[in-house]
Amino acid sequence: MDKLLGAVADSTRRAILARLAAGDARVTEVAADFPISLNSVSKHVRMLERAGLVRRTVRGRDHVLSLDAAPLAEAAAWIAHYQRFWEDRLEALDQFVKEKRKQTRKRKRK
Amino acid sequence: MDKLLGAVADSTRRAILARLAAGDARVTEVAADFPISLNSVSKHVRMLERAGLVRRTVRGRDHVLSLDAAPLAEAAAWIAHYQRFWEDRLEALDQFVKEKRKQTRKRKRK
DNA sequence: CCTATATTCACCCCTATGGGTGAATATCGA
DNA sequence: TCGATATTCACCCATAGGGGTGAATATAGG
Repeated sequence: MDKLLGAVADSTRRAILARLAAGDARVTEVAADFPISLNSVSKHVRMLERAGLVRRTVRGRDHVLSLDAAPLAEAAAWIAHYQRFWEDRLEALDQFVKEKRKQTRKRKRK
Repeated sequence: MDKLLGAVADSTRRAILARLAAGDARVTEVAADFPISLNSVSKHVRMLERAGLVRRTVRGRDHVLSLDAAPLAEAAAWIAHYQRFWEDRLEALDQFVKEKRKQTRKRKRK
């Protein structure tokens, strides 16, 4: 999972994923959209491959890249866990505030 | 967002978040659960702070840390986008297979 | 066969990270 | 006031990333 999140932590790589979400493309085509060198793009692609987010189909000279967002499900599950934790806390705060209001009303009635 | 995902990309930091999800704790208390030095934990905590995932309340000598999972909502939204893309693709594949079956049946009828 | 094109490989440089140690700082508590 | 405790600060070291360039490799296509 470290590799997955690490791959996604870089904005250039996220942009590459966005590019591939629009359709499969060769390394050169992807590189054309970025101000960095072709070699740098190649490295980023390799990291995305290691993270399982990009698949490569070699067709002669051309390496066609395609997006595979499935591995992100793991990260999504992890995040959902913490979001749930946070929602529980907000829920608890909400209960606390309601309880507080009740007590205040009681005090005023005295 | 780079900082957010980068912070979460490290397993030690994810473990620290898990520890804080169980309840607020001081730096020393968190460090007790890990084989690394107190100083290293302190650095990890600083990165989690920069990512907005951990808040610190200084009470005298003690720095009490608490989890704030709210920033993860941003990451969740990003991931959801790509998951949706992938589901769309699977949907398209499903349609393709169904269409294929229909054609096969037609051919058999000839 | 020969040249142009597509990619990677092998380096270089710089910065950030993850780990450590020891000293400085600040507060607690007697 | 003074020792003990909690944290950070200032370094050191090694590794990984992100950027670059130039050479090597492999295939397309005349």
